[in-house]
Amino acid sequence: MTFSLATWNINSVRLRIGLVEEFLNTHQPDVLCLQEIKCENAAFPAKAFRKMGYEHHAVHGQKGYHGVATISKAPLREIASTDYVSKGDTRHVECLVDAGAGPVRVHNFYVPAGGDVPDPVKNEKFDHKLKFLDEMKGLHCDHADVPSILVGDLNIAPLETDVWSHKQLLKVVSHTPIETDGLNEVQASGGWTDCIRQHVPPEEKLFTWWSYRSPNWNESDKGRRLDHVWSSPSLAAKLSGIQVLRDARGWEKPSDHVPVIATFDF
DNA sequence: ATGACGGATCTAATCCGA
Repeated sequence: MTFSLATWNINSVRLRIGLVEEFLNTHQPDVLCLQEIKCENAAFPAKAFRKMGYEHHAVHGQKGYHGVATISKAPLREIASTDYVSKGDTRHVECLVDAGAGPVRVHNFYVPAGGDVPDPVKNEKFDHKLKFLDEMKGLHCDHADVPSILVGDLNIAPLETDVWSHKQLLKVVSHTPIETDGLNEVQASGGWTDCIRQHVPPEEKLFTWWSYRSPNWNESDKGRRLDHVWSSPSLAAKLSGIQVLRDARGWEKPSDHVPVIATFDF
């Protein structure tokens, strides 16, 4: 029995529904977690997903910005969203799905980017990001005795090998010590295992995002690993594979993030 | 300096991303 789950910051689900269809038809994950859908719930292309066999949706969107959606072949239960930092942003949705060997809770996150200046006093967006991380520390991987998976665009590259140049990015938002320490605390306090780094050695450079402003993204390869798959240790023990679809960055009209697929064997 | 782009929105210029 296998269970696969993908996470992808799609940067407008309506604009890129064609790419999503191509991805789902090729890889057929059981669950897909999207971030930055950039539309209200009513504008979510639910019909297109149903047509592909993904009939169950947990959508939490807003007009123009942010927005997350978890779609699934199997039914979803206990759908809920938490308004971290109480700003009314749509940055989290959770649900329960039967993974074949019992229920699994899936948390889908879009953590604030944090703006340009890595100083919470001078930059309100950075302050917001740090507060968001603080509130995530309350999330435990075995809440209510159900094992969990936490995925999404966490907008932080924690390891030195998660960025193209550790030295040059130490003062750049997404890789500053206050952010990487904060993310590590979220992970440790919740008991989460980093599934991607369990599968790909931490010594190896690995990215999931390349800026639109880099024309030769593939050759210059100035990427960052901003997208993450975490799980309860009990689930991580069943992890059989991680795929980072780097090629997706080269598709026509791509997102600046690529999909990551985690496969579990039960 | 990486930023040389790209998305959504009250279709034109502005905000936002990271």
